[in-house]
Amino acid sequence: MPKVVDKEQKRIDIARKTMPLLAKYGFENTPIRRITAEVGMGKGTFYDYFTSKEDILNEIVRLVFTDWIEWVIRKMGNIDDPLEKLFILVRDGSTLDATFEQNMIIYVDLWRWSVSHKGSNEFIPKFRSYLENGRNSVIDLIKEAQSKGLVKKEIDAAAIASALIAFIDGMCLHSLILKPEFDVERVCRSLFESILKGIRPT
Amino acid sequence: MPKVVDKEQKRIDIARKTMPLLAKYGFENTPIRRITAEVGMGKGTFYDYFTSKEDILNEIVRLVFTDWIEWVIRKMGNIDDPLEKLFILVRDGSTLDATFEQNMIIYVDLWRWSVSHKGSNEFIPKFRSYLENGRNSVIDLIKEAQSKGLVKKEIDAAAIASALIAFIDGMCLHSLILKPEFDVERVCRSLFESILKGIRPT
Amino acid sequence: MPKVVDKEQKRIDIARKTMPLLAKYGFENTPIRRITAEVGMGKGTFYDYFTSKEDILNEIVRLVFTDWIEWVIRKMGNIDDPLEKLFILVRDGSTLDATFEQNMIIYVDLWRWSVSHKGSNEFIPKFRSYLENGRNSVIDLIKEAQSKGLVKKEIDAAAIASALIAFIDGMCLHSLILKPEFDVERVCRSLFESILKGIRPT
Amino acid sequence: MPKVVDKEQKRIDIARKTMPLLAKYGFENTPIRRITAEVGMGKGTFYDYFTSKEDILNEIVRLVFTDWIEWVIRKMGNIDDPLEKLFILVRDGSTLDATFEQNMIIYVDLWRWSVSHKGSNEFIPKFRSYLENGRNSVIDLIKEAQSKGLVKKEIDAAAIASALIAFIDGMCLHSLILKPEFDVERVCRSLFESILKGIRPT
DNA sequence: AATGAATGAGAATTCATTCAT
DNA sequence: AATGAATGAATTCTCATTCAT
Repeated sequence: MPKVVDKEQKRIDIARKTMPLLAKYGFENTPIRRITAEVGMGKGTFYDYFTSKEDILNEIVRLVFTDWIEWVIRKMGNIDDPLEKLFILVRDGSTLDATFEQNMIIYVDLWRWSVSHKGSNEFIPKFRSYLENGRNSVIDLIKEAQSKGLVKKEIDAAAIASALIAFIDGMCLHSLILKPEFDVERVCRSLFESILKGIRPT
Repeated sequence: MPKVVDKEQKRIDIARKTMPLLAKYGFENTPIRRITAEVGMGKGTFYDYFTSKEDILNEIVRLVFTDWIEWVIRKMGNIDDPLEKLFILVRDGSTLDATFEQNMIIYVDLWRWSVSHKGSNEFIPKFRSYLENGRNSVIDLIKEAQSKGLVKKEIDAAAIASALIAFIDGMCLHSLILKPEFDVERVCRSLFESILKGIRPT
Repeated sequence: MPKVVDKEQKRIDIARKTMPLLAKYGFENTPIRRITAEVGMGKGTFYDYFTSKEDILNEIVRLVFTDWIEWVIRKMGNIDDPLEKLFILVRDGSTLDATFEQNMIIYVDLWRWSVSHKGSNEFIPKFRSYLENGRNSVIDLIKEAQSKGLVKKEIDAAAIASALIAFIDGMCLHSLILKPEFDVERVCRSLFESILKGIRPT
Repeated sequence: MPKVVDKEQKRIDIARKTMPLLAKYGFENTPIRRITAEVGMGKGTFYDYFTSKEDILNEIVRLVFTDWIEWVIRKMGNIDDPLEKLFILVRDGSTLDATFEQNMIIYVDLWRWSVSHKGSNEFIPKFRSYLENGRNSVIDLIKEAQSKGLVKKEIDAAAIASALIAFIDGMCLHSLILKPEFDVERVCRSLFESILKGIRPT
């Protein structure tokens, strides 16, 4: 079924080229016309690949998540120490490069959009599972650290994982408002050190 | 003589009645017509109180901030211990009651909207100063704790303050997605204890 | 009936203050609000003096005509020679001072407005009678010149009068477009001399 | 492939069908809805051919001028004598047939509109150049007559040309008000003869 | 008599979507 | 499969007019 593969690939291409527009103007302020102009195709053709304007969000949500996972793998692939991994995750996860910033804005855009359509949309569950996956990875890291004796056994790994994930998202949010005066590195390092010295066995 | 109307008070009344709509549908998806229907007035009357649709956001941003400050004062008014104050702030600041949840959604809505209109809007500076004020209050609390010997002198109060503020906002964001399964109390307590034991003098 | 006199005077005051607005923005683009703001009274009060927005035009048409007549009398009051009077009329009638320019624009505005409402308005007859009066005065001047032997008996005074009146209005129209490069004096003088002496070689 | 449409041709078609509406109601009183209803198309389609309501005026101004030029060429194409040409121009240029009357009203409408928007619109220059072109043609005719010995050398051709053009516009204006009682032919003939021979007794 | 608060019809414009080609 | 012409519902905003005070 080569045709089907082509269709799916083109869906992705279109979505990928749409993402900067979404970050710049927001979903509601990005007319189909602008998307198809950006892609270089006719307005009507959009509907050969997506059932509606909304449909493209399914592809984009997937890409945002894919980018994030790929990013995590790239960042932490060749590090062994679980605590170092954790720190890299917190620090770099809070530091917005161009793509990351774009995706963060899209993420909030989708989030906002989803909250409005509560009950009748499929994105909230996706967000939930994305957060869940991220949280589980962090839990694993903490537990690994615990099993290696780097972190106290009685620490509530799940709760700390949630806290770190929340912290990262909060940092990203604030970075976009406060940037570039916001010293992300310093804040992350301070928090991490404070936490570290508390959860380390004495 | 015509009916005497307190214009500023009516601006506030309209804005207050508009806030639930903004939380439910988002600013871009709330037509003037819906606002005026909610308030119970004619469509044209809106423009006797606001210069444009956008203008109502000035009032609403102010209300969101005012609500928050009032809420903080109410929560922490009769507590003395700075560390307890801090914990209350983090925990209750992360716990969404009905009004707080509504305001949080509006806040994210405006945040998203402002990021898109970067360069030509007046809300980002307001957000910035709001974050700044919050951060300064937290810094004061930490320094008070330091001067009382409850927290190590060498702790970077400013950085930790930023971290806590970011954490709170991240928690609110996640609460909206994960609620009601999300155990905010447990996460906050775990984080706080971890940090406490780290920043406490040994 | 002193009250009635007051009302009429205030109608005139309002109309007089409205005229610059009409010249600047046009009748259709001058909201009642702008008129009453200019006059310094409440919006509703307008309707105590005029039955509708349109009603103020009756007053204004009258003022435009009154101004014109007064202007003619002032210009030609102390001149005796009918041909000189005629020349003064043509030249100065084609030369727009500030008030005259304003009234000319209003005149065209009303003219345009009247043409649109053909059949259901009372202004066209007023314009007609105004033109008729002007034309009659010019006819009288030409006939006076004829009786004094300054102009050939066989000249069609009525037709020439119409021509001069039309010429004056055309000049005003063009002045507004071409001004200030348009040398009104030179054009009027050339035409007048040509009419007097003829342009054919003798 | 979608229906192929000659966009420029359709712009002209729409503009041509809009002209009677403009003559009847004026530009400001002709909603897009009335235009599209007249043309027989959907309201939104208008904006596929014009960037704004104002944009259609560009097409219409062009048509008004084009009509006029075509009309002049038709009238004077096969006449040789420059003075006869001039007389035809003055007389027929002052005589309104249906199309001409319509265009004249539109011309005044746009004139009024342009005067109000002075400084921010592109029509005044167009009017200027149109008048300039007309004037230059008349100057050429007068000079031709001079070189053929039909008109005195010392006559100021440029000034007389301006005068005739102004006269024509003034006549059109008055025709619209006075018609049908207005004997345009008689007025033009009288003026023209007077100019030729002079009105002073010899 | 004077006011300005309130109204809603109506304006220009945008845009997701359909469909003939 | 691809296109863009066509549509009309929906949006923001204006304004003449009314009317309670």
